[in-house]
Amino acid sequence: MADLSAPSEYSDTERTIFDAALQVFAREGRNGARMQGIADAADINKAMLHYYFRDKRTLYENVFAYTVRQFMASFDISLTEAPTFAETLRVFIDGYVDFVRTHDAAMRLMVQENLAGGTLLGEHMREATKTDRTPPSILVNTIEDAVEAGEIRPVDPHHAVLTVISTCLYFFVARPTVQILHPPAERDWDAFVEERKDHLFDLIYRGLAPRD
Amino acid sequence: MADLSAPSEYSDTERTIFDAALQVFAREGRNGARMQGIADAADINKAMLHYYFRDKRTLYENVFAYTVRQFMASFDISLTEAPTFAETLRVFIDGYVDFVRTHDAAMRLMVQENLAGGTLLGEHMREATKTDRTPPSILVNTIEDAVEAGEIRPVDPHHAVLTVISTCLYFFVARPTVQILHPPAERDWDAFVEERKDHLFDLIYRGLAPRD
DNA sequence: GCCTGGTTCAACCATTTGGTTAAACCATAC
DNA sequence: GTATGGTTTAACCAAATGGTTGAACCAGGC
Repeated sequence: MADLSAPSEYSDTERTIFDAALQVFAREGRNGARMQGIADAADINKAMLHYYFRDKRTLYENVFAYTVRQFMASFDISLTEAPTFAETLRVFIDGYVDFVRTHDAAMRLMVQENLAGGTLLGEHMREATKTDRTPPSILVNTIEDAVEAGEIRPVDPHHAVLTVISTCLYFFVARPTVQILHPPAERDWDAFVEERKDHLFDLIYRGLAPRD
Repeated sequence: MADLSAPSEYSDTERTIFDAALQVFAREGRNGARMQGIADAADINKAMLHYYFRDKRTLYENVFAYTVRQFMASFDISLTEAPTFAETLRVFIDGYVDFVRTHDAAMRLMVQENLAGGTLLGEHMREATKTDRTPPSILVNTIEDAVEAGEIRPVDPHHAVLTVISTCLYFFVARPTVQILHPPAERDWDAFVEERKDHLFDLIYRGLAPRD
């Protein structure tokens, strides 16, 4: 199992800083984030940031490396091979949406890095693949197998996986917009999230069902 | 029809600045963007930015207001009522994906504002709704009508619309990640986009088909 | 020619920001 | 008690950044 919490050898103070930094970087981006802002979020003196994580770049790289590990491992974590593809998909969607809800900031930071050009993505993803050997290709393989077994119609598994990820992830990224355009999501976000799990399973499972 | 290009009364210089600012804000975010960076992207002296757009905040608000107008109008533009729902959906997906491809930076800026908390979203979206009277609810209505006509099974139209938007939009946002994880998308992005239109129509249309 | 107006630029200024430092704090060991 | 070592803090510094300014530039009108 991948190391999913921030590195466990962290002291309390380091964890506090790490968590605050993740939150601020996810919101403001690599360059938009201010060291003072992170210090405030951690309710700690600014000099502590430099005492524990040399400088801004080092702090960001630590937080981002962790984020990539989260992202890479998220597929593996949510995927439990069940007797039928329908069950596997249902469990995956439920698990993945819950994962994103729980690791909201990390997912938003991944998006930030993508928007910023994704220069750090390559090496860190290769790194995470080596350490955890759980690339998203496991999910792709699951779809491939289901196609071969005739459980679903022939589809490009890469597009199918991308579609699942998009639909489970994007509404968290665009949460402010969703809540403005759809008041029920504003009134009770958690209920909206649960509704969405049902909707996504229904739509995607039917969408993948074999031709009649 | 909505005013989709940057305000037409702009001079050449203003347009150059505006376009450069859109690119940089979309990449770096509201606070991450640097005025010098925008000036460089526009190949223009930094003082010009202040000559034409008072200060950073004003520049951002102008660019962002335009972006919201784009986003709000995008649904209307891509939606052409066709004889059957299948055709309407096909045309919408094709049109919307093309729209996002063309207005890539504007869409990424929308995401940036969402990540940053979306404080500006509310007023600007209300503003855009007044001016253009083309909120995304038109799309919601289209789905509702198709449900009532029995062309598709009963689904929550808000979730259905969100699913369509997510799948058409997110892979542009996460393009660097997609290209790392799926080399064909790196080798020929445009071909990948075309593939994706087909995949999305197939999956979503089957997913919405009436129960047998 | 030479005004006149908008436009462009290099140099400059004030504030913010990332980062440093030296002293203070506070456990624990002796 | 006090020496020791890691931890925390306020004050400080240098560079980056947003923003200003006064002069130069360059049309078009006279």
